[in-house]
Amino acid sequence: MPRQGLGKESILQAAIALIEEKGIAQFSMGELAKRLNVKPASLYNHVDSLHDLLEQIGLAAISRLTEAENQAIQGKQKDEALFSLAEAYRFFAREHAQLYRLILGLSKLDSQVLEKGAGDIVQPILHVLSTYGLREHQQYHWQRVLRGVMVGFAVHEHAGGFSRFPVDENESYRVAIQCIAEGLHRAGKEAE
Amino acid sequence: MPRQGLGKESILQAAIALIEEKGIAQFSMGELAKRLNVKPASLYNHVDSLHDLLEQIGLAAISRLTEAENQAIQGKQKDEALFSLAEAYRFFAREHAQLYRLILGLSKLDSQVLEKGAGDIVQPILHVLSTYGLREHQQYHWQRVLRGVMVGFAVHEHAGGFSRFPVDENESYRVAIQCIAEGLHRAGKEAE
DNA sequence: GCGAAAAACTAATAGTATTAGTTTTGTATT
DNA sequence: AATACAAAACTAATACTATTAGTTTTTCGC
Repeated sequence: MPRQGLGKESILQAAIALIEEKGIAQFSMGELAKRLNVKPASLYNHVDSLHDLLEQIGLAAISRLTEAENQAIQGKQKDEALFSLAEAYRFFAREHAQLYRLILGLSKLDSQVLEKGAGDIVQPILHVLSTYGLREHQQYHWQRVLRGVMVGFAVHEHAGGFSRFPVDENESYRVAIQCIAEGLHRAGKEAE
Repeated sequence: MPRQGLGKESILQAAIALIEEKGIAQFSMGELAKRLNVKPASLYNHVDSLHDLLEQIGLAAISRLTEAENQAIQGKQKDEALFSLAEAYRFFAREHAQLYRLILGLSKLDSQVLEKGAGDIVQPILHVLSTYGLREHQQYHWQRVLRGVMVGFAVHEHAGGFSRFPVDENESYRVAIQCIAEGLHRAGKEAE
């Protein structure tokens, strides 16, 4: 086995750290190379392209997000699980704003690799919804509703577009999730 | 008055047309200059920077969006207005995908100019909610809830992340808005 | 027709990702 | 321990970005 260099994994870790520190806007192959004490061109021995690298980082970020979600709902059911999931999602989007941005931006980079990520994201949501006893197609609809609300709030908080009114954002989020909870109860009853 | 050239307005219009045709990813000062039969540097006689230009385009896009919304809710009340507004929002996000992308991305470009845009966006939403007879702070909360859902769905449809389940996306959206409608009725009764 | 003001230009800088071709270097084998 | 190989890292180049400074061209008002 010939010489052992950077390695895909160490590059990925360095890239994630760099993005979380300096922000996605400052990220570049040059900056990454600088941090790894290497010339930019050398990175191409381990990575196909920036596009490819961002995709991998995005997948890693999705993995962290879904892990947090799964942990949040462990052993919980219905409303308790629902609020816990929603809280975990929002917390991640806030605490890892740069990684979350990257996840959002990921969509435009096509790729089949993301198919896996998309599946992972949906899983904890479906798990929570499964405790409400909905019919299958209802479960799919409500999965979109819940995901829509969580994404919508996250996007807006990133944009700072929620700060213009004198009411607490946490409370707004609670209202939203409570609204969904009641919708889920109704749908659950109809399915009986 | 000396020689009359491109002018801010014609540049803006050309930029919007170019973005809608070729997509925001292909947009650059060079491409814009090419379309205007001018060298890139010449654009700087009329525009401060790409950043500045994108901001102006974003404001124009917001203006078109809110115009569509206001038209959609004209003469309507409560649920009828609510569904009509939601439909108009989604329609715009779909039909002007590139411009909508730009609006979403606008947030990261700070600027005070956007304050106006943010106000415009909120206005039709508040107008619809005002027909439900909520208390003021409730109205602010529900404004965020509704906006969150609309943004969330739009973002997801852009990402193509909704297509993985065999249920109609239009119906999912209807479920979401209906959920909010019922929440609004409850909140309206509590306020009586 | 003339002067001035602004538009459009040329040329340059600094940044981006990326590729081809060369050199270095670590490791595994003899 | 010396060597050969393979991959890592390098240098140098290309082709894009946005942007600025300085120069030339144009055209409007007089």
